[in-house]
Amino acid sequence: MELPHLKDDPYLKVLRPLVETYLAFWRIDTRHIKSLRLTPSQFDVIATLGDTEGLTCSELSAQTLVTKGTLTGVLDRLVSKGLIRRDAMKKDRRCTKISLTVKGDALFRKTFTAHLAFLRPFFERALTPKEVDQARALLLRLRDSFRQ
Amino acid sequence: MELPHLKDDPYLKVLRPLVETYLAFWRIDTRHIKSLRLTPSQFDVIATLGDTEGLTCSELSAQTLVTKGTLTGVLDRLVSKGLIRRDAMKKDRRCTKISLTVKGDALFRKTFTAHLAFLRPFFERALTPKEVDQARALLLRLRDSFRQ
DNA sequence: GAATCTCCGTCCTAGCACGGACTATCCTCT
DNA sequence: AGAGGATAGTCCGTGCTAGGACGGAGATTC
Repeated sequence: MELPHLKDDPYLKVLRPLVETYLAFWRIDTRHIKSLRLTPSQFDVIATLGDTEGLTCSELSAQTLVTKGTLTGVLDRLVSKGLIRRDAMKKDRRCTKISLTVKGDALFRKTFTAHLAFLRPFFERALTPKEVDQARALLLRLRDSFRQ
Repeated sequence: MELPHLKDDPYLKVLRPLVETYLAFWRIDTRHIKSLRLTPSQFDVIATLGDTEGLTCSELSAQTLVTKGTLTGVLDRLVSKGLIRRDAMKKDRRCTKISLTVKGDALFRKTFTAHLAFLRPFFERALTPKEVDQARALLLRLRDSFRQ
């Protein structure tokens, strides 16, 4: 997507590192999640549903990286795995309440903290806590610029 | 994928900003590319082929974010748009040389620099050149940690 | 030369991506 | 109450994704 001379541009030379870092993270993240027999999107949904009383599809879609249209299929597969359930809401019959089943909650408890513990060393090894704060601040500024 | 208490973890609190920043970038990037009637992968391939004498599928796959298996389909669509061509190589008949057609090269010239110019202000607005260097350094350290 | 190893590009499966179209429901305003 | 508009979830089309299976082709070894 980018040619060599990007490295010399005072502004764009952070573009490729951003993409590469995310991608390197993503590969590690995905590989570990796969060993749990889940896909990244499925894990995202499970983790977001954990410790809640249930969420609607819109809420789920807003809090995860899964868009509304994609969510339907992801939820279908999670239902067929017996990890979540869809219940009609009495208050608003347009909404569906998505929540973890007992089996889904058990999976959440078992895997969520384990996954974070798996990820932490990668950050710990690369950055000091102070540098984490720096990186975080810079990234958030960049993020907001893109969200404008 | 992450719950609120990640914000307090001295190491993991950079995780979500990384993901969100990449995603915010990705959306802007994709939207602009789409206005050129290309998909991100297609643009990636065109940009990588630009100013070369042609590359094999393996080389293309290594230099882009498109894996070998996915490449076949992406190239198919680019051929049918008349932007690239596949030629057999005499030296090694296992290989195929992929190169831009005249039409593809014209598109490359027109869109590549335009796209970079489109992206630059987002970085310019968010960070000073010095901060770009900082961010770049931190990201590369993180990237290498994930690549281990 | 024959067996083996490695590499190349294609094809396949299951799953996910987005945006737009669609129906049902709810809300607001007159 | 009835009209208009907003919102919820689903479905669809096109395309991308990783990973693995496959057959053709070169390289290496004996």
